[in-house]
Amino acid sequence: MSKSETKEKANITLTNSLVAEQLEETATYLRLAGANDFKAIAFDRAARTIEGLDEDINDIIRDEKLTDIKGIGKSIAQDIYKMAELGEIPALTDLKQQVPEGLVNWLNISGLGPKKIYKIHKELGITEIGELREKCEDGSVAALSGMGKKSAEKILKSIDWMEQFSERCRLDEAMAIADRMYNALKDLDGVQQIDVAGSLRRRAETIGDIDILIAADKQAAPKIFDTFTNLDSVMEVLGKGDTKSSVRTSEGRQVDLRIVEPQQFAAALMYFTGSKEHNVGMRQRARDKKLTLNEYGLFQMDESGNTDFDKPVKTTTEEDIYKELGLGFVPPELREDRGEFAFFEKHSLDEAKLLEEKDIKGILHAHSTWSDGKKSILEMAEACMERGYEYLGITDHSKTAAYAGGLTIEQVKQQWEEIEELNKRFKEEGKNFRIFKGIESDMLQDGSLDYPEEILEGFDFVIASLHASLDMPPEQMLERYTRAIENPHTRIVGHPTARLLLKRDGSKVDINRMIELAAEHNTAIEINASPWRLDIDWRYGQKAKKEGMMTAICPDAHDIPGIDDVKYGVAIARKGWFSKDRVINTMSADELEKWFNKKL
DNA sequence: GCCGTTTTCGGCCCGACTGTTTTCAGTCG
Repeated sequence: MSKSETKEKANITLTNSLVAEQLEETATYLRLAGANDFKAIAFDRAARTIEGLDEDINDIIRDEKLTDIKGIGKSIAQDIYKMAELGEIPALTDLKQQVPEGLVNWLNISGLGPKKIYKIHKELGITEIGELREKCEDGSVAALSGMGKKSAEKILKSIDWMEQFSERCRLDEAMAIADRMYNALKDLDGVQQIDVAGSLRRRAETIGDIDILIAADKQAAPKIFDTFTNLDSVMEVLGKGDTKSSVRTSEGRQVDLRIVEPQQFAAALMYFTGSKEHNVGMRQRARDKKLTLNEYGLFQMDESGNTDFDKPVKTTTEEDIYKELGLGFVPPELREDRGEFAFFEKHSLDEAKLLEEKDIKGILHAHSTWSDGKKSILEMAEACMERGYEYLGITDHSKTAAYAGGLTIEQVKQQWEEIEELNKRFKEEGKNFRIFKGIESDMLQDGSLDYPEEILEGFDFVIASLHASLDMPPEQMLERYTRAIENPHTRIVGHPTARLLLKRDGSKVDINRMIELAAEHNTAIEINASPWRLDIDWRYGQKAKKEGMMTAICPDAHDIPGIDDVKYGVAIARKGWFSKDRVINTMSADELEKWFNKKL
């Protein structure tokens, strides 16, 4: 029996992310089971590779080409073939028998890693966080060898924090905290350079810890650390050393400050920006070139493989380090080990033509008081003009979205009149500004749009968005999307999964297929720039690039400050490798009008 | 578990900090 027949028989739909999820889960359970850590790392690496592929895993399975992929050997390939048959990796099924599920949650407790978790579980026979709390309180944990009173206290404190705050926060929340810290530190005596690093510099959609890096002479460091740990918003000092201090802010976020010597700043900034996977790749490249890279610099290795840490290769900027390792400058957003090494070996940053904020010529996807927005169309238009934009695509909610004041047919017609009058007025006043008549139409259950044909025709463009019936089975959801994308009036697909970060998972639908459909019909899938959404996810960027899919950076603004969310959308677009020419609101108003009329 | 124009075995990125330890393991990033 061939592999594809087996698959049909089992009738299991695999996706790349589903396979990646199980591989990652396997890695986690392996660690908890006390397996060789390198084995767990191999599973992690395989997971990341599969998730980042722009080929469909089902095609690779059918062609039996899994082992052609770097990082997938015989064993993991077998695991994936078995998964296609059975729905789960057998090794994972076995591990779950061996390791209680409750222990996985313990990994979120800071200070507890797999080794200690396994030890506590084994010796005290507990699996739930509630039990762990009890055993910390009654002294059982402190009595274990290798543990002590402080360990138990640390665990208790961490459980408390966990219950009070979520582990991660949105990009906008993290930026606000980082800006505040940055401003409090930047002018202190001895601070020569300062930068925010970590996942925030990489513009991840959610942030765990905030990292700040300072270049200063050794003797200046203690005073800077003192100021840092005594800031008003600091609730708790988690640690304080010669080079690093950590605090918890009133928002419940951990902020790490590191101080390095000025000549180490470039290497340290790169190191603390990560990602971990990118750093591993960089270190590997360094080793291949008989160099050692760490957070203090780039060093030459001698014949026997020893490194003289007193003699760094001179590098004053991150660019220098990339250059020494044969790479063009990799912007922080792209440092995720998702193809940046292959690209920047051959190309410069200019050649990537990544989207920049200044490229955005107009605002698409904004609401007004006609539906659930806070400002009139004119007020929104004026705010856009002040910011130098050339157009505004007003997209209030459609009639089915009654909860959000969706427009009746009569109201749509009235709104059109208002927009036409405003456009006329702008022209008379000599303003180079235009309002597009748009609508954020609900994508109904069957994928049809929310108005009859003669009304849809009257809009300059239609955004089709998912607002209700979010939990349809994936196959049905794909049909719904297919119909919406094939509709000649749909020019933009709004927030494709309707996720709310850290609050609600998005709908389950085959995004890869959706991207193919959108590209085929010259329809854009937006990057919803609201920091609550940032949807479509940047991880689909390589697939979108391969298919030539267009996007729009859409702030989904309900008020004037919301317009400025464009900056988050641009960051995510860069992270997803979107070049300027694949973003429709980099076009002029006239060009965009032509594009709106060019449905395929 | 993966990988190899030095290798099919022996590596696998590296250092700070913490707590529990008489020299180090575990965690974290």
